[in-house]
Order: sequence, then C-alpha cells, then structure tokens
Amino acid sequence: MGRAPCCDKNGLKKGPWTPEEDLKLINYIQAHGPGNWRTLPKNAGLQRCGKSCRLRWTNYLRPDIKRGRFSFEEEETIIQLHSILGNKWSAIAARLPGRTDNEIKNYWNTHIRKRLLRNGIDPVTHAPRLDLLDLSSLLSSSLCNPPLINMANLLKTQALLNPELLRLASTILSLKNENPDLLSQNNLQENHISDPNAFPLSHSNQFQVQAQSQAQQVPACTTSTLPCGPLVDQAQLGQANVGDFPSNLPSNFSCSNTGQIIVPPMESQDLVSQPHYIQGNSSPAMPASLEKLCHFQPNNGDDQNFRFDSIMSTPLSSSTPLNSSSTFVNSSSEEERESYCSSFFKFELPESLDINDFMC
DNA sequence: AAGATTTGCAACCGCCTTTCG
DNA sequence: CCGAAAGGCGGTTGCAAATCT
Repeated sequence: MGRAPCCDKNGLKKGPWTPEEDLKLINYIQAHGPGNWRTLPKNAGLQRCGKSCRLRWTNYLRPDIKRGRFSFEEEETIIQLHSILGNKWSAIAARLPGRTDNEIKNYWNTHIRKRLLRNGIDPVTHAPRLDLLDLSSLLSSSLCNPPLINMANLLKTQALLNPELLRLASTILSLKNENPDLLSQNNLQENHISDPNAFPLSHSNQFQVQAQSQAQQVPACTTSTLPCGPLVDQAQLGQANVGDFPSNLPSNFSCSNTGQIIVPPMESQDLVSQPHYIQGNSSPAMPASLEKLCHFQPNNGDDQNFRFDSIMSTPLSSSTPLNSSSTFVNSSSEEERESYCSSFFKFELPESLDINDFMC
C-alpha cells in the first residue's frame, strides 16, 4: 500500500547550497522541468532530499524571482493582504509577482512587523495597541476636535474606554469645567508646542468630552479599522482564489466602498488575540457615531493608486507586476518608509462626532 | 581594533492536505 | 477505501554580515 519511500534520508546533504549544486539543479530543471521532486535529486546527481531541492528552486533559483528591496507598493500590498489573510504567506505571495512566500515572510518579520510595532499597531490584528497609552496626549486629544487624527491618536481615544483612565480623565475634566482657565487654549497650545504629536487646537470647542461616572460601566466595546481598498465583494474574493482565508473570517465579511472593515465589540483580550471582521452595517451594538469613526480613508493622498479589489481580483497567472520598475531599485530610507507606514493608518474623524456615543 | 550584540535571510523542521498505489 | 508518501505551508533556527560599544 501507499507510495514508495521518498528518499533515503541517510547520507543526504544539508545546509547551504553550493554553486555547483545550484548549477546541477538549474541545468536539470531547465532540461527536464521540475517534475517529480522525489526522483529529481538522484537524476540530477544531487545528494539532497527532494524537499530541499524544491525549496531551493522555488525560493531562490527560479528565474522569475524578483530580488532586492521591496517597493512601497509591494510593502503596502503586503500590509493590506496581511490584514485580511493573516500569515497566509503563500496567498500573499500569489499577489506579488516575483516574490516568494519565504521572502515575504522574512520581510514581514524583520521589517514591517517591527515598524508596525513602533507605530503602536499590533502586527497581528492591525489594530492599535492598547498597552501604549500616553495619558497626557490622551487628554489633550480628548479636549480638542481635530479634523484628522491618526492611528496613534485614535488609540488614545480608545483609551477612554479604559475605566481607570476614564476616572482620571473625568477628574481632570471636571476640574476643567470648574476652572476653564486651568486648561485654557493657551495652556493647551503650549502643550501642543511641546508635544508635536498633540492635536491641532483649532476645533477645541467642538469636541466636548463629558466624562461620566457611568463610563466606568463601559463594556469592552471598541472598534478598529483595518486598511482596505474601496471594494471587495464576495465574488471578487472568490475570484481572487483565496479560498485559504482564515477560518475565523466570517462569511459576511466585507469592506464598504469607503474601505472600512469593522471590528465589532469584543472582549478586550480579543483585540490582541485575533482579528475580527464583520460587515459594518450589521453590528447592532455599534453606535452610529462609532461607525462614522470607522470610515477609513487611506491617507496616501490618492487611493486611485491602490485598489485593494484590483489586487484581490488579479488572477494568479497575471504577470502584471505591481511595480515593475522597482526591481532592485529602492533608495527610500527606513525613515521615509516609517513615515509612510504611519500616515498609512490615518483616519478621518467626522466633526459631528460626539464622544458620548462611545460611552455605550 | 576587537569583542559583543543585532539584524537579515536561507534553510530546515514539522504539521497538514493531497495524491496515489 | 485505506494508508503512506509527496507536496505545500507556516514557524523557527542558525549563521554570516552589519552595527554598536
């Protein structure tokens, strides 16, 4: 029964490949094609396991492999796809012509993951991290109503859902109500000058925070948005040949045409354990203004440059590179990429937003 | 200059699914 | 239909190069 044994593991070489071995493998595959990996090493005169040959070929020797630094577009695509697919490196690689799953996995672990962490974004959930709160800027954020907030500031807004922080905020805000001069605009502006991350203060009278004692009863109701292009529908997802979506991805998952992905109310620990995706309109527990907040606007200036749906629907066989000119060429600095990555997660906050709606 | 530490990545390991006898 | 190997995939490791002290 069953097949013949793959190969005798005794006496097979391991470790780095030599140029001679590479040459043998390349020559054999060019002459005969990959064929049966089990018999290939013997036929090619290699003292290697077939599995090792396959890996060497698919990850390194294949002629269509693009090497060199990842372009902005590729990096953006990886982040977008990872927010949907998770660690499905092969599925992500299928959308990046010339890149292997191993290369993408390595790049994620060594570059993107670290950058997201530095920017206060959980690389697993793509949500802001709740353990990186800065109360001072939280308060200055809450006392103002900026037209735009970035992910870091959204994170601080979410901190209002932390009962302990809420209590503290409530105390300070009640002081403010009793003593408006205490936190006057001038004082805030001074604070703003000293803290480049603080909000601009031109709308400070529009974003009234009325911290309430009932806020301590706030359930772990939070939201997050994930980067997503304008439209992904079921048909496109199916067409994308990504049947290997995470098993926890609900069947009604979708992105709105503003590119929003809604994370429903959840236990706080869930926020860091796994991503949640649901259809924005179907979340009965979500206040209307919370949904407003969730309208994500990719802040790359021109979302025509990146259409998530177009990537998701690009057939695997498509050879259209995302950035064909980027091969071997990418002179941008880490700082530029970090800045880009940070701005990538910006949100538009409706001016009519009333924070009371957050207080569940 | 030299040792220590960090970083990047090729390759391996082990598990799961698919294929085949 | 069953069971074992092949194939595929994600996680992890080991080592060389780069950077820091």
